[in-house]
Amino acid sequence: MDDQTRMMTGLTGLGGLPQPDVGDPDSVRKQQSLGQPQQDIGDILQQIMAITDESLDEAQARKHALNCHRMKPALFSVLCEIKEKTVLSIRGVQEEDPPDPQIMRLDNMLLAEGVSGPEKGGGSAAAAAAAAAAGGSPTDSSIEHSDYRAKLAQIRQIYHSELEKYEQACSEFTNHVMNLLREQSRTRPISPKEIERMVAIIHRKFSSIQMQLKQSTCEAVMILRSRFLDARRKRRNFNKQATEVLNEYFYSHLSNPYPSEEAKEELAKKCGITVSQVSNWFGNKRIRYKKNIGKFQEEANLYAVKTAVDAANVSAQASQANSPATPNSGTTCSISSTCRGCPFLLTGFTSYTQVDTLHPVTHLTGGYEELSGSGLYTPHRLDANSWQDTTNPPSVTSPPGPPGSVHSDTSN
DNA sequence: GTATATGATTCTCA
DNA sequence: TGAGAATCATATAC
Repeated sequence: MDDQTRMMTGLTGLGGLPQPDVGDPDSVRKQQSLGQPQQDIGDILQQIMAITDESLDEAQARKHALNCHRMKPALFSVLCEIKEKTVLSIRGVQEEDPPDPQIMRLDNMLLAEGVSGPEKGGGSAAAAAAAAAAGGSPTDSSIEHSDYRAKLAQIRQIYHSELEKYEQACSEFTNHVMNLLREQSRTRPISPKEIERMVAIIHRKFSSIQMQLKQSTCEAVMILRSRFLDARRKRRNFNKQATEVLNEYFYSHLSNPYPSEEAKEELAKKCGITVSQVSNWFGNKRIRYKKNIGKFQEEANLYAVKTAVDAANVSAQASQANSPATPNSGTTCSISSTCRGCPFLLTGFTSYTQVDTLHPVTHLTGGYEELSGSGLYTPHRLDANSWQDTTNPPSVTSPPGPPGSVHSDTSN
C-alpha cells in the first residue's frame, strides 16, 4: 500500500464518519477488493466540504472524537513518515534569503530623505541645503523650505500610517496562520521550524506589498523634490543695488576679477545673496565680458565715472576733514565698499579719472599698481598676461595691494 | 511674440 | 576644487 492510500484509508475511519472500521485490515481488504477506493475518496471529500457548514459545536465534537480516536497514533506515525520524505524536497526553501537589494535601496533612500528614521535631519536638512543653494531672498527660501518640509511631513505621515496598517495586517495574518498550525500540530506533525518557515513565507509575500508602499513613497518624494528643484530654477534677477555692488567690484578689479572667499562673503552679505550666487555672477560676468568687451565698454565707462565721482566726493570730504597742510595724504579707496581700506591715493586716482573718462576700458583695468616703488598705488593697466587674454585665470602676479587690503586680486 | 539679458546648471579640464 | 564654456530656463524690454 502506498503512503497516500494508507493516509486516505486511515482518514476514512476518522471523525466518526460512517465508514467501515479501517482498523480492521480485513475490512479494508474487503473494500479494496470491491474496487471502491475512488468512490470512498469522493465521499470523504464531500464530507470534508460539508464540515465547513456544520456548527462549531459539531466541529469541536468531531475534533475531539478525532483526537481520541484509537487510530490517531497510527495516522500520526504515517504522517511523520511521509513528512520525513517530503521534508527533503523543501529543505532548500529553508535557507534564509539575503535581504532584497531593492528594499535596501528604497530603505536607504527613505532614510536619506527623512521619511523613515528619526524625524529631524534628513529631508529637512536636504531642504535647507537646497533652499540655501536656491538663493533669492531669505524669506522666499524659508517659504519654499517650509513648504517642502510640510509636504515631506505629509508624505512621512501617510507612509507611517500605511506601514502601521501593513504591519498590523501582516502580524494578524501571521498569528492566525500560526494558531492554525499549532492547532493542526495536534493531529499532524508540525515542528516549530516549520512554523518559522511558514511565517517567513508569509512575510515574503507581505514584503512585496511593503515594497510597493516604499516604492510609491519614494516616487512621491522624488516628485516633490523635482518640483522643489524646478522651483529653484525659477530665476529672479538680483536687485539693482546688488548688481551695482557686483559691477563696481568687477570693474574696479578688471585686471583680476576673481574675488577671494572673504571678498565673496562680503559681497554676498552686501547684496543679500549667497556666496555661490556671487561666484555664479562673477563666472557669468567674466565669460560674457570676455566674449563681448565692446558691448560692456559703456557699462565700464559708467562705473568708471561713478567711481571717479565717488572718489571725488570722498576726497572732498577727506580734504575737509584732514589738515589743509596735507591735502593728498592718502584717503581710502571708494571704488566700492569692498575696496575701502585701500590707500588709493588722490594723485593716482585723479590721473585714473582723467585717463579713463577719455580713453575708457582699454585703460580702465581696475586693481592697484605701485608707482615705481613709490608706495603710491594707481589702477592696474591691462597687460598681455591679463585674464582677458588667457583661458585660465591669471596666476598671482598682480601687484599686491597694500597691507590689509581686501582685494582678492592681491591676495589669491 | 520675439529678442535679449541674466541667473543657474552641467560638463570638462587643469 | 575652482574656473571656463556651453547651455538651459526664465525675466524683461520692445
